[in-house]
Amino acid sequence: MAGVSQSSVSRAYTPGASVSPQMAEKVRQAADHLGYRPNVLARSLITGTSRIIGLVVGHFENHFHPSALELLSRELKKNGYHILVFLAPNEESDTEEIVADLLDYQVDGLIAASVAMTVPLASRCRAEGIPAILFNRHQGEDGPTSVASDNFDGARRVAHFLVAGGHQRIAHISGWRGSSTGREREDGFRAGLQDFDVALATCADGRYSRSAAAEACRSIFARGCPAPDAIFVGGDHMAFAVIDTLKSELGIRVPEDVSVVGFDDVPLAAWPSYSLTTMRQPLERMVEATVGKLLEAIDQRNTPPVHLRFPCSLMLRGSARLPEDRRHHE
Amino acid sequence: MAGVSQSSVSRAYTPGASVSPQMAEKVRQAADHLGYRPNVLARSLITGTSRIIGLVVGHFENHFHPSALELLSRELKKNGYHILVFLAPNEESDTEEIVADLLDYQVDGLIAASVAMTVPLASRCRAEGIPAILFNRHQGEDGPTSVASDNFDGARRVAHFLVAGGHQRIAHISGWRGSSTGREREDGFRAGLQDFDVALATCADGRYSRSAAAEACRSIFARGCPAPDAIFVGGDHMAFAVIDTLKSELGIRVPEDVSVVGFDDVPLAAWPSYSLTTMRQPLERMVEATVGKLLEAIDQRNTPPVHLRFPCSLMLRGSARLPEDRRHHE
DNA sequence: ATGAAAGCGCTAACAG
DNA sequence: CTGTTAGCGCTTTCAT
Repeated sequence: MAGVSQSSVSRAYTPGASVSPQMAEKVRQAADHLGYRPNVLARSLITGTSRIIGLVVGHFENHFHPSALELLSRELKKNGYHILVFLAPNEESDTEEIVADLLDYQVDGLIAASVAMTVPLASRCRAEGIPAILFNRHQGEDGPTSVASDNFDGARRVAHFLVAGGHQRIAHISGWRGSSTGREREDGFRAGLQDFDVALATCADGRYSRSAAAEACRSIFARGCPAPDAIFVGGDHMAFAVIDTLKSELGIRVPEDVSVVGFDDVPLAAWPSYSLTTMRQPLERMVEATVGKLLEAIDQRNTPPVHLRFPCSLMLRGSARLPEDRRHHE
Repeated sequence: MAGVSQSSVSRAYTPGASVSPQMAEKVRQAADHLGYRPNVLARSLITGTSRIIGLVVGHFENHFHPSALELLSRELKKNGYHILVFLAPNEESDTEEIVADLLDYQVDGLIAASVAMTVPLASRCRAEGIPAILFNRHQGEDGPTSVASDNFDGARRVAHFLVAGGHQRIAHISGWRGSSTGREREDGFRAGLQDFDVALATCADGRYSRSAAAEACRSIFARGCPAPDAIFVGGDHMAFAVIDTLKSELGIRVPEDVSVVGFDDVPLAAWPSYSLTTMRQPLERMVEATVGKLLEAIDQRNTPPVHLRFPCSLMLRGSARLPEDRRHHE
C-alpha cells in the first residue's frame, strides 16, 4: 500500500487512536489515491456494532409516519447511525417475521413505530441484548421501553374543549382499538365527557384508514336523528376523510353544522383547506427521547424499561367552534 | 452444537446446497432451540453482497417521496433486499458526502430519489461496481441509469389541455430549475403552448416548496393586471400551496376564476378538498422498472446505462375548467 | 453428502 | 507510536 501496516490504517480511521499526525496523513493520502474506505460491515463483525437501527413501520399513507421517519433519521444520523427500513404488511399484523429478519442484520437497536411487537419477540430482543423501543405505542408496564404522547390526557382535553364549546351531541370516530394509542384516545375522550356528565352520542371504529373513517362518518349521520354537532376523530389522517365526507358527500358544513377535532397535528392540518383543530403530538420531543433512550440502552446494557409520555397541546384552528362562539350564537 | 460441522450449518441455510433432508432438519432443530440465526453481516463479508440497497432522498414533506419509498421498499423486499435510508440535507445539496457514507455500508446498489448525484460520485460508484439508479431525475445520456416519467411530454399535454379549455393568460410556477424534472416540465409546457402559438403569461420558480410556491403565486397576482386564468404548477405539493393561497388569501375561486393543474398525482390530489387536476406519474411502473434494472445490474455487472421514461396520464378533476366547459360559458 | 481448512476486511490485544 | 498476531461468523474450495 503506502508502506504501513494494516493496524496503522485502522488506527488512522479510529477517532481516539494513538497515531502520529504524519502517519494519519500518509494513510489518508494513499487512501484517497486508491479510493479506499473502511468496510463498515467487516468492522461490525469484530466490534459487534453495526451502526444500523432497524425501523419497523406500517405504512406511509398517514403523514405522521414519514414525518417521524424523517426526524428519527436525522436525529440518529447526528450520532452516526442509519435506519434500515422494514415495512409491516399492515398495522394490525404482528411483526414477528419482520423483526426476526431485522435481527439477522445485527442491528444495534430497533424502533417499532406505530406497530405492535409480539411478546415472544420483545423477549427475544432482550435475550439477544438488542434494545427495542416502541414509538407512538406502548404495551403495558412490563412491555419494552416506549415513547408516546399522553393520549389519554390529550383526548380528555379535547372532550373538555368540545363541551366548553357548547356542543350537545358529541360523537367519536376512534383509531383502531387494537392499538394502545387508539384505546387511550377513546378512553380519555370518554373520561373527559364523563367529567361534565355528558354522554357520548355515538362511537365508531375508523381503524386509522380513510375509507373506514368515511364509512363510520356516513353511518353516524345515516342512522336516525339526532345528528351529532361535534366529532372527535382519533387521528388527523382520518379526520381529513371525515371532513371530506361531511362537506362533499353529505353537504354538512364544518364547523357551522358540526365541529371536527383531530389528533396528531400533521402538516396538512395547518393548511387552510382543512384548517383542522387538532391535539398536537410533540413529535420532535418524542423523537429526541426515542433516540436518546435508544443510544443510552446501546451504550449500557440492561437499562430497565421506561415509559415516557409527553404532553399534547391543542391547536386551535377553523374546524371546530370555539367556546367564545357559543355566546356569539346565543 | 448439534454434532455437525460448521459447513453443514451453512449449507442448511443455503437454498440450493447439497445437504440431506435429515441433516437440514437436525440443524434447524438445534438452531431453533438455541435461537440461532445466520449473521447476515458475516455472510456479506465473504459473499460480497449485503442485500442492502441505499436510498438517498431529500425530504418527505412532498408526499410523492414517502409513497415512492414505500413502494420501493415493498418491491425490493420481494427480492430479499432492504432499504438503508440516507436523508440529504436538502434537494439542492450535492450528495457527495452522503453517498460516500452509503458506500461504506457495502450496499449492493443505490437509488437516488429526487436528488442529484455529483459526477465524481457517479464514476466512483461505477468504479466500485456499485449499480446506481436515478429515480425521478436524470443527468443526461452519459449519466447513470435513470428512471423517470416523460415530464416533457406530460407538461406539454397540460399546455394543450389548458389551451383547449379556452384559457387565455396562462402562467407557470415551476419546480426548481436546477433539477431535470423541473426543467423538463417547464420546457415541455412552453413547447406545448408554442404548439398553439400561445404565449406564456408569467413564469416563476416554486423551488418545490410550499412557501416559495405561495410567494410566486402572490407575486403573479400582485403585479399589474391582467391576472392569469390558468396556472400550471410543476408539482402537486406546490399546487396545493397555490390553491390555498388563491382561495384563502387572495379570494380567488378555483376553477371559476383560475384553473390550476399540478403534476405527480399524489394521494391528496384525489381528496375532495383539493380535487386537483394533475398529470399523473406512473409511480408503480417507475418503481418496478427501478427495482428491475437495479437487480439486473447487480446480477450481471457492466450493464450499460439506460434511461427509461414512462408516459404520464392526465387526471381530470375539479381544479381546472374542462374544454367542454368553454362552450358552456359562451 | 459431509468435514477440514482457508480467508473475506477489519479491530484488538500484545509486543516492541 | 507502530507492527505482529489472532479471530469476529460466515462461505467456500478441496478432500473424503
